[in-house]
Amino acid sequence: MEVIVTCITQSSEKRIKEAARAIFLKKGYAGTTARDIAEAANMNIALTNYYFRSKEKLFIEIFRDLFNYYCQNTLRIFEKPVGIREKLIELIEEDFRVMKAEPNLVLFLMNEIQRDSEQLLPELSKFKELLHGTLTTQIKEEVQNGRMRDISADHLIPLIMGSLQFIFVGKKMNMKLHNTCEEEFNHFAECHKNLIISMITEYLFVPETAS
Amino acid sequence: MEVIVTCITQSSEKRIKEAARAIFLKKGYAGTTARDIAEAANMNIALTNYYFRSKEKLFIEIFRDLFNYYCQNTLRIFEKPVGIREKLIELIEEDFRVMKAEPNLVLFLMNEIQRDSEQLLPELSKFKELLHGTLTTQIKEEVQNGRMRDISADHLIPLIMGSLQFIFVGKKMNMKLHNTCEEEFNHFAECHKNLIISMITEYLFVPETAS
DNA sequence: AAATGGTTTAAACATTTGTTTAAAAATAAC
DNA sequence: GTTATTTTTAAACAAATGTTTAAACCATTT
Repeated sequence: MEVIVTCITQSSEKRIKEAARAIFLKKGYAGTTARDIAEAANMNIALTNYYFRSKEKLFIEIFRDLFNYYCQNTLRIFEKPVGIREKLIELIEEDFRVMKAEPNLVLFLMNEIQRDSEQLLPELSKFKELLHGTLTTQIKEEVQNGRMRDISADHLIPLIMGSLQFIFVGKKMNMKLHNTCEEEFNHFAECHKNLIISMITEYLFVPETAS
Repeated sequence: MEVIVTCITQSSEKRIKEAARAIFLKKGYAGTTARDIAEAANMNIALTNYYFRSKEKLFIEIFRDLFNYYCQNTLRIFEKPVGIREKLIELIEEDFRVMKAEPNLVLFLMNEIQRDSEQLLPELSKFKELLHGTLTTQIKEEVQNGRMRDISADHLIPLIMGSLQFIFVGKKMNMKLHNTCEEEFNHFAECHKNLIISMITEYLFVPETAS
């Protein structure tokens, strides 16, 4: 009996959460009203507070979900047992897939972190130590053995992520500027991704073969 | 970017506008209340509407100022009569100066454009034609004459701007992650800027001398 | 059929929001 | 010095905000 009840409740709860996620991603915390969420979920205004107690608690839950999803997805590739060149390319390709599926994600995350980092990023120590895991060691090794240009992970990671993600941070701007539709933008972004792969690898592995 | 100076002797209109600019840059349009602005400017709540008619009109005025300042500053360098290599470096250096003085600028602009691009970017045609001016021609020439790797201005510009600006878009995130203070962040950003200059020039001008 | 307990609803709640008003104060013009 | 004009003020306004209430609803159990 508990199972059935839980299923029914999760249905409404989940609908609200998913509607809220879509709107928060688009409009941010301050730009979203409780009635926006209720309307998008096609539910009564009181249900948000019934299930999540407050708009803020719902937001924090959604933010954490998105932030953890993105971090874990990235760290998973950091830890993969593959060569550095292959890993960096995979990092870019995976990041591109995520950005394509959720173009507002990075702008949303950066904006909310800037607004209230104390509340939203209370504990990064676990993430920090994972960051200094396999990939960082791998880079140090490659640099030491002269197979890669001298660079630290602290600079390489934002260099890679930044150049790719920025295209999506400025998506609206880019589309307005070049008068492009969604499809044309995706083509542009794909070209840009390939350019970044080319630039990063050729810069980092300059003495290597151009295979 | 002019440093915000709250001078007692300044006119009320200007004091309100400067206070509003600082708060809008920090909290965005939706996150800023009329009372926030009045309090920061140390003025009566009614004066914002007395001088600017509405919060929205004040915001649009400030947004346009910031957007035009940034664009014109960038385009000024686009048009400079110097070699391509020198010009790209100067572009990065100048962008870095602006970002350092106003770290929230790009996150603010991108966010508000994403929120309401129709209202905020009604007319980009003038900017568009300027964009296809000296720099674009210059790049085409260099590419054609084999002095530069094959790349279009449409990709090169966001590649350069993006990788640099992203550091500031993610400033809070970066500072939280590495437990750094303002000063340490500025040092990190400066290193990153130099890395970008190195990467961009070495990638673009690979067959040339490293002078 | 009555009772139980979780779910949903319409309505209301107190605040906060952007904005306006009308009078006071300060400044300028005569 | 008196009158006009502009600037500033405290107070109020309606609308929007997040949240709560209390009753209705509905499936399940007794």
